[in-house]
Amino acid sequence: MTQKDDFDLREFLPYLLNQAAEISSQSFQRTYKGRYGMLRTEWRVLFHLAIYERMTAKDICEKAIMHKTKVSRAVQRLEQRRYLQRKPDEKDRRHEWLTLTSQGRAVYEDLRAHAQQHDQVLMQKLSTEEITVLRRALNALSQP
Amino acid sequence: MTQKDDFDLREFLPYLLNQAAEISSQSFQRTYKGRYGMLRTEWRVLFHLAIYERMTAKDICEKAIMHKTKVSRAVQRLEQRRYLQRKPDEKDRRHEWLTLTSQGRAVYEDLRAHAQQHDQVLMQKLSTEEITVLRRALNALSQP
DNA sequence: TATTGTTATACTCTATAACTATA
DNA sequence: TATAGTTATAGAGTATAACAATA
Repeated sequence: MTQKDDFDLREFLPYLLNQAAEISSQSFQRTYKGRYGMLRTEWRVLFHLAIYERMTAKDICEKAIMHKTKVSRAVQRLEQRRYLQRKPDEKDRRHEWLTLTSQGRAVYEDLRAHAQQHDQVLMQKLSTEEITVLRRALNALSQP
Repeated sequence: MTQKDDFDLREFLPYLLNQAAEISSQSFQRTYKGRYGMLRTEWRVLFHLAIYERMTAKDICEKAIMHKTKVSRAVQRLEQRRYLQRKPDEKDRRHEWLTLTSQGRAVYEDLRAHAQQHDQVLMQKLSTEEITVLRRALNALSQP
């Protein structure tokens, strides 16, 4: 199994990014799925609501770069579990203001602790300088 | 929509990695899907066979960090399209040696050119130093 | 018994179009 | 006519167990 072609997959960014993303996400996925039966879209929405406190679905779409159908379904499931409440805007009833319940905030606090701990473990694989550059580069690559 | 909690999602590596991976992969996905109707697992297997010339499914599992069921199905579809050939090992008939057909190699050459061009576009968002550090960091994070 | 590879099945995640209700 | 949000549906991607064939 000797190499014939000099193209190196380990230099192709989409390949590298997907491998790193998948492997780095597994442990945190086990946490939000195992402890709360949540999906990726759901923890993302939960975290946004915890961080910004009060948002419409459209706010979340923009901040989280998520399509409105993803947000709509995530909000529905979070509401069913009593992690958030909806309140229609009085002036424009097309909008609904979303806020976490105390139960939703408790789930967030727990997941945030796990997220931070998980991040610490990941960062142990890297130097301080690598972490800084990595975050900057990933943010740059996330601009479409 | 002011920030209440000081946790910053843009510093959480699994979040950042997934966003960057998803956005960075879209253009290349359009290429392999649009031109050849291929899936992610399929171009990965195709590329491995082009680079290493002759592998068993197990070799691909190890090199590409893919589960054997993914490899099995990707190989099947690549064979249906006549992009690869199978030849059972004479000494141990549990193994099958996989090689690309000339048609498979042609598809690879085309996709590799697109991949390299796509990588160039992505790298324009980054400095030379950032690219070096990014690749190193992503490789480190890809070790489970 | 262990290994290589296949099949079945379910779940997770994403993309798109069509729709409702409000403005 | 435009915007916020929902529903339906399909496709892409992943995970796991059970299986057949060979060693």
